[in-house]
Amino acid sequence: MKPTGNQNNDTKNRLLKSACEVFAKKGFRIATIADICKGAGTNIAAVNYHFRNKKTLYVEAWRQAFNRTIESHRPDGGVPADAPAERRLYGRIISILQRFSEMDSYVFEVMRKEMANPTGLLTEAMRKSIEPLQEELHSIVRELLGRKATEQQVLLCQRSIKAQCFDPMNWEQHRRRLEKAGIRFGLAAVKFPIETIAEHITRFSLAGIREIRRQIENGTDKADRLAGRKSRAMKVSK
Amino acid sequence: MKPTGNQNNDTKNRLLKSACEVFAKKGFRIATIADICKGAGTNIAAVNYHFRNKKTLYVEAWRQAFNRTIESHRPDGGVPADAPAERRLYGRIISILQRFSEMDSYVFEVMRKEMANPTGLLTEAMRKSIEPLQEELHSIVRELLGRKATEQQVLLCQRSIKAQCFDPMNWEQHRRRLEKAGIRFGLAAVKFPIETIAEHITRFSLAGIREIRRQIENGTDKADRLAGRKSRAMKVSK
Amino acid sequence: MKPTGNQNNDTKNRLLKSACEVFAKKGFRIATIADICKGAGTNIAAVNYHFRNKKTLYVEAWRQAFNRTIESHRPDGGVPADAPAERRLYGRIISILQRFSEMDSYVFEVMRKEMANPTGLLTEAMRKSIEPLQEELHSIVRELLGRKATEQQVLLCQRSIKAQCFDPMNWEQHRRRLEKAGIRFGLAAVKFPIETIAEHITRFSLAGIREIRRQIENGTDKADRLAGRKSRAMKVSK
Amino acid sequence: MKPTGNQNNDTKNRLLKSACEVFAKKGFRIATIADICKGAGTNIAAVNYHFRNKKTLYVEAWRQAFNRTIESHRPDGGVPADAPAERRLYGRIISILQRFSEMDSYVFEVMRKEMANPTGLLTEAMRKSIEPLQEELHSIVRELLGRKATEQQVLLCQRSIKAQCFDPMNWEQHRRRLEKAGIRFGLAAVKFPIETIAEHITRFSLAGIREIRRQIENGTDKADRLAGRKSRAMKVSK
DNA sequence: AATGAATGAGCCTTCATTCAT
DNA sequence: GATGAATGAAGGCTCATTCAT
Repeated sequence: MKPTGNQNNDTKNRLLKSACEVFAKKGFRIATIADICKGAGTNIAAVNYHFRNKKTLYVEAWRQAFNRTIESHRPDGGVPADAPAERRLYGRIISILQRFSEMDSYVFEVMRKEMANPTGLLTEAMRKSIEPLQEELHSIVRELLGRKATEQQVLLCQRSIKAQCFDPMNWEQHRRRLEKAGIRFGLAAVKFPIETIAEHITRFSLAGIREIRRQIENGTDKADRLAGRKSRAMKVSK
Repeated sequence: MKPTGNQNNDTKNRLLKSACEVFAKKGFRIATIADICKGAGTNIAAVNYHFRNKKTLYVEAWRQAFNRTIESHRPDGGVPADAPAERRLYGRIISILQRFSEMDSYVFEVMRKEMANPTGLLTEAMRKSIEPLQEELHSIVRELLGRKATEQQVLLCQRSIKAQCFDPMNWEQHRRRLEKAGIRFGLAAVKFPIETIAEHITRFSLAGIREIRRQIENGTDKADRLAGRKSRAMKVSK
Repeated sequence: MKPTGNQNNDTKNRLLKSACEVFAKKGFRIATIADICKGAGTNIAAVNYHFRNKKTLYVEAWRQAFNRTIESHRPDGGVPADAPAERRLYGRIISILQRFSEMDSYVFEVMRKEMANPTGLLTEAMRKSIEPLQEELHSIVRELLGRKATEQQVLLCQRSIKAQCFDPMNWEQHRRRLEKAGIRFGLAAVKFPIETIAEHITRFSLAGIREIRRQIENGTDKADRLAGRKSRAMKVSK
Repeated sequence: MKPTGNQNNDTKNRLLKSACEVFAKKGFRIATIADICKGAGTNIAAVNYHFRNKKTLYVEAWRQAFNRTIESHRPDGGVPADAPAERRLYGRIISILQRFSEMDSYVFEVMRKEMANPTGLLTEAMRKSIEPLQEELHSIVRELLGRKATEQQVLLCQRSIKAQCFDPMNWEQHRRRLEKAGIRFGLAAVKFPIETIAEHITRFSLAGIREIRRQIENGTDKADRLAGRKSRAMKVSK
């Protein structure tokens, strides 16, 4: 009933929304303004009017979606800062997974596309948004590994955890596509609830970290156990 | 200058090689035939002549590159089939990492691009090539977890391992880009040798698997430990 | 901030001023309404509101600027009508040059652009404004050449004078551009004061006119002297 | 009958020709590729194929047209280098006029447009092509004025001559347009044969130059005669 | 009186494909 | 066997104008 006043933000917001969807689905280069505008029910020139050009729309859409996602889920997963490190780790993990799983969170899909086909337009924005999360995770891992752990050991463990968290992001969409195509195989075929995954990752990783810590404190270098008396390349016979 | 005789195959091979590079760098849609032909030193029409169209070239190039990669590294990482499961796991892991790290192996980069922006053209080829690897990994994990483990538990552990293996693939390129741009932060800044990574992943994952197995055999369900008597959101203190 | 009352005329005048500048700089077609409105600090729609469309704004802006210029410099250059023809010629010449050199007189720049890329919109206005100047110059030259001169001879001399007067207009802007680009060569590099130029043109042209008059009165046709007994192409030596 | 071999250069040349016409008529910005291609009977994409883009086509078309013009008329107008300076001056003048008047010489029309709405694309090319002509003219004027003349005096005379030569270029097209519109007034209405104009300019200018020389040698400064006892600005009464 | 919003038309450019040797 | 030439289709962007307050 207030066609104009609302039309204003409406069109712009519809464009942002449609842009999120299309950019998430196709990535910057392949997405077309026409697609986005069709989704928003506007003229192609509207993008130019509201955002100057495709690039700006891309950045704006991502930023807005990112902020929405950030606000909807606390990065600590609801675990208080004075909880034991084990529980805080779980909080981090489930927080990441929750964000990924949001239906309207195209943020991570765009990030994946951006990493695969970088435009450079989100580099800074992504850096700023990811860095604090990584730092917090780093300090948790450091706490769990103890003072004696080298920085390299902390980083490797951090990576292992992060890899497991990001993994669903990488495969979920692929899984859906295969499913749609009627193809099912191995891992790609199964979908677990978020909590199940989060608990698995936490448990699995905590065990890994404790193992590393044990070695550190026992002085047993990892080379002893796996590659042992063999050459580095492990081309060894039994 | 003009080898005349087998110019035929030469041109075709140069096209395949150039196609690998360009497709790996840009993905199917963004790569242009002109780019590829420039890299191969041929006329644009050559693609249509030798491969009918861009799509066929894409599939052929990937298939060829995949086969080359397959041949150069055994999927067991040199570990004999009768070695203990722990060692075979290491073999699998380092085998994957080695393949990723090959300079001329554009296979995985194309896979990443394909997963980010699916053309559907490689779906079948990728499935066929990945499935056996996954099955082998699956049986190793199954062996390590023991008979009592549910299929879900096996799959979750398998995922954890796979995620850690694929992680370098996902970040290495990103890391290089950031480095080039002079940006360094956290994980993205560090590069470890393959063996170090492989050993870490193996050790970390074996600990995780043992932990899961212990619980299975002790009958302690994971829910007990992490989310335990608390609400799902884990807002409770112990 | 908002003068409220005569905002009306204010906005309109700011638009006219900005239009002058932008049209002078870019010409009708290349100048954009957006440019003009930015310069005037108004909304794009203001042009349509106040002037109906771009074309009308163009004509109005030029007409207004032309009138301003006309008023600021008398066409006789301050030389009384009963002065000798030589002095009146000087007056005309310096009057033209003065008008060209006015910083805020975009009139001639627009005329140049209009002559280069005619829109046809100013044809009539330009004709009306230039005609009287030409007629006056014509009568001066006629007076200097004497009764015996043919109309053709008068016109040729008039052209020679006018060409020299308009020359600075044609080159001054070009000169500035080259200077900005660091290029200097020949004529384009030098800038003389207006009076110097006016005096030169007057002296130079008076000599030319006297020469023509002498021939007329001596009955020596110009063909005698230059192309003389030679072929039209003048391939002959004397 | 040789559709291909000829088609090759044919299309390219047709594009160049059409580009000359359209660019001359409208200038770079306003001319459209579509226009040019319609004139050449080709597809729009042909421009991209043969010339990469509009800019390159612009430069190529002008350069080619310029060279054609240069070749068709010697810059000395057929007057031998050892002829007296007066005759060489005539040669220069008629050479310029001839070039202007060539029907297929769009060169100067493009130059005018370029000077009115500079793209900067021809700056260097124009400089290179004009410079030698100016230098030759300069040396002729210097010779006619004698050793005692200052550089400023030479430049002013050179300008006067050049202005008269370029004048037809500036007005001829305008005249045609007016004529077409049925408007006739003053100078713009008349068209003289080239030789008549050239002879007039030569005679007129030679008289001017001689006058300047006379003053130089008599030591009578120009201020004596025109501005005389009056202020520099010549605001004087009778 | 004035303006934010919206749009249709047009332009330059890119690109995969086809054609004619 | 191989290629230079040509093209239709589509994309991003610009801009004068119109609309609805």
